[in-house]
Amino acid sequence: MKAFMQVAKALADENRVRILMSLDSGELCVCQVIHLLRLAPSTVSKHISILYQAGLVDSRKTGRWVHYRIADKGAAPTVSAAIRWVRRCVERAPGVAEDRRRLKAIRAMDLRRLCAAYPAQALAAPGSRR
Amino acid sequence: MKAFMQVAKALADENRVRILMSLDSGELCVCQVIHLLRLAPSTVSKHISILYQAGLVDSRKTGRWVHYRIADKGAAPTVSAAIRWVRRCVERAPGVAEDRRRLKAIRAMDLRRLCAAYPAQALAAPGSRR
DNA sequence: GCTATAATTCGCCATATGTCGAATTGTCGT
DNA sequence: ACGACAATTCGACATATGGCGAATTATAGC
Repeated sequence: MKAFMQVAKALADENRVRILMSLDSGELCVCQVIHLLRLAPSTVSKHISILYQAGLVDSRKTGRWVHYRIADKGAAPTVSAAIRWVRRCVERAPGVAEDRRRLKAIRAMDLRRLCAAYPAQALAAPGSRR
Repeated sequence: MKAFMQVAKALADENRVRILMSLDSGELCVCQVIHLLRLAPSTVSKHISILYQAGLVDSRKTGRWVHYRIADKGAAPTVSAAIRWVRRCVERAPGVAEDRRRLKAIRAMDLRRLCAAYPAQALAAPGSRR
């Protein structure tokens, strides 16, 4: 029950769901997620940490970069069932499609240039909200 | 996405999950839930309202009593998938089993006597917390 | 080693959430 | 019609949560 509640609470924030769905198309570096969500690095790190604590994502560290991926295989049944549920529910949502589109561009960019653009707001489109 | 987040947030509270699982064994009157959770009537009403807004429960009014049941059949895919997920994850949790046990006794009681015992604390076991 | 830098942790703030008691609403029995 | 009563709504409060910037940690490259 405790583990389930941890997963449920992790999914109860839209930005965390966006992160999870973004990882569905392959692993991402933290700085890529930062540019996707256009939030402060500390905020994104916190969100990912919550997903990680819940067991929803795994991590892989290479040098200064930390790559996160969805905890699809080998995860607890609670977790993999949750991921399937989220995926089926939101994969067709307009916001998720938009993220997927922007993610394509972000993946194409060089990691070094991406990270150098902190804080994230600097890269936000001129007319973007927030 | 909005609907999904509403469901996810509704599931992000342990008391609401307990309510949902309790309804899994059949519909319940609000006063029965109050005695199960040992929370104030207004609090329980709020929780149920959140579950209702998310589409996770349906209601049936008979006189002064309002009975709630799990929104199993005819619910949106997001909702029924969520219910299946919750059910599979927590049906074996000790706390849920305990609730099921106590629920048996509560169901056996007369509704009139049950409701007369407000506030709920009056019926709380002597050594109970809160 | 020293500097640069990706990520995390920490401290703070604003808002959201869970809880309660009091007041309100709607229905039943007299 | 009127009082009793189940449920809900309202108002207030304490805590939890999401957000940021500053400080910290860990690694790469000189």
